[in-house]
Amino acid sequence: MARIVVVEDDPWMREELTDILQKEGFEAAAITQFHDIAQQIAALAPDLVLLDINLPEQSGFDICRSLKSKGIGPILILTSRDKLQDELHGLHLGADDYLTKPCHRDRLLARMRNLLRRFEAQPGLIDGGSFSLDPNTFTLYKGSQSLLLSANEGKILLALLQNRPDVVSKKTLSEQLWGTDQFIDENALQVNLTRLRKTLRQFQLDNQIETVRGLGYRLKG
Amino acid sequence: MARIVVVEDDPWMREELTDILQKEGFEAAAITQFHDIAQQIAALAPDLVLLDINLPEQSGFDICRSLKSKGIGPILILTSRDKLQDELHGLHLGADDYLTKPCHRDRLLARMRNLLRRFEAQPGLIDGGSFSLDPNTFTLYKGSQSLLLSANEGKILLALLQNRPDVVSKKTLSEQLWGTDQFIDENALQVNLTRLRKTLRQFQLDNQIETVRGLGYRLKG
DNA sequence: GTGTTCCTTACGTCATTTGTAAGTATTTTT
DNA sequence: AAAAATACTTACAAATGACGTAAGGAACAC
Repeated sequence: MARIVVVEDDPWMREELTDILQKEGFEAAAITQFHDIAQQIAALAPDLVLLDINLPEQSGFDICRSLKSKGIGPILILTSRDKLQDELHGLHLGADDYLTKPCHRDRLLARMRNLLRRFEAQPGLIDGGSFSLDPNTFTLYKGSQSLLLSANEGKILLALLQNRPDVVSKKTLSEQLWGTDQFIDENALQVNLTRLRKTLRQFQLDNQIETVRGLGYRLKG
Repeated sequence: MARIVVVEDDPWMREELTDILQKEGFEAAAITQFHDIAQQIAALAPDLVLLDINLPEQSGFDICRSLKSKGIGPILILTSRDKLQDELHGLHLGADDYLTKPCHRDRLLARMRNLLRRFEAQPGLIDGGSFSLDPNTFTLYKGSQSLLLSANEGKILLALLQNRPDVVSKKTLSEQLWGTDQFIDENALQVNLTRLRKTLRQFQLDNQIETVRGLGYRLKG
C-alpha cells in the first residue's frame, strides 16, 4: 500500500491524521523532528507527502521546493491559514494540491487518492507514433536522440498522450499543471503550449498538437 | 555508419573535410547557409559535429551552446586561432574536444573516433548495485524514485560505474568532463565530486565513492 | 467587420549549474 | 610533532533555463 509521510507540528492533529490514514490502509509515517525535514522525508521515499505550512523551524514552502527538486512525489499542502495568497504561492512552488484546515476526512482522502492516481509510476515508455515519452522523467525520445522536457512541457504532453487522439480540455490541462482547476490563468497555459510546440519542432515534430477551438487540444494520430 | 556534419565557412576547407570523411566511410553533410545553423544541424540529427569557430553570422560558441542544450551529440571544435583562451572558452561552453587548424588528417580522424566511442548510445540502464543509471539521460534510479543528475555529476558517475570496482584516475575523469586532460583545474574536479557525493547522499547512497589518494576514485562494490 | 478565441513575443524573477577562490581537514613525509 | 602534500568543503558570482505576466497580433466565427 502507499506510503504517506505526515509533516505537522501540532501533535494532536498529527496523531489524528496518521490514525485516519492507517485505518484506510495506508502506511503512515510522521515527522517529529523539525530540522532537515526535506532530508528526512527523502529518506522515507514516500508515495505522497502531507505537508503543513506553519512549521517551527523551516517554512513549508522551502521544504516543498526542496522536495520537488529531489523529484519526490506528490505533495498535498495543508494550511490553517485560509489566505488564498499563501495557497497559490504553495502551488507555484511545486505543491500538487492543497487543502485548508480544518477539512473533512473524506475530502482529504479523496484528494489524496486523486493525487496518488495522478502520480502513479507509469511503467515503460509511452508510444507517441514518431516519438516516445518517459512519463516519469519527461524524457522525450526520437530515434537515437533524447531530450529532457521541462516539467510543464512534460505534464502537458503526457496528458495529451494519455488521451490521444481525443481532445483534452483546458481545464484538465490546468489540473495537470497546477493541481486545481480554479484560479487558472488561461494565458499561462497558452504560453506553455507554445513552448511545448516549439520544443517539439526542434525535434522535427511539427504540427503534432492540434487546437480544437473552444474545447482544448489533441494529439494527431 | 556515423553521420557527421561539417560547419566551416571556407569552401576549400569544407570540401576537403567532407572528402576526407567520405573516404573514411562516414556519411558527411556540410552546412552552407550560415543562419539558423543550430536548427539546421539539429534537423540532421548527427552523430558528431565538426564546428568551426570563425563563422560569418553567428559565433561558433553560441552554436555550441545551443546544440548542447538540445542534447545534440559530441562537438569537435576546429579553430584557426591558436589562442589557448578561445579553445578553453569553447570547452566550457559544451564542446567535447577541440583541434587547431591546420591539423593532420589522422589526428582529426583519431579524435573523431575517440569522441564517437565516448558518445556511443548505451543501451539500457547500468546497474550500480543499490541503484541504476541511465547513461544517456543521466537519470538515477533507486527503487521507485528517480532523479536527474546534472551533466557533470552524470559524467563522473558514469565513468566510475563503467570501471567499477577499479580506480578511475583524475586525468580520465577530467577527460570525461572537459574533453581534454590538459589544463585541468584540479579543484573543479574536487568540487564536482563533492557535489555528486552530496547528491548521492540525498538518495540514501552514502559512502559509495571511495578516494584513492594520489590516484583517483572508485565505486565501492 | 466586429468580437472572441488563440497565439506569440518580450520581460522580470527565481532556481540551478558550474567554475573560482579561499579556507579547512586529513594523510603522508620528514 | 611539525611541515608538506593532498583532499575536502563552503561561499560567491556569472550564466542559463523555467515560468508567470503582460501586451499586442493573428485567426476564426458570426
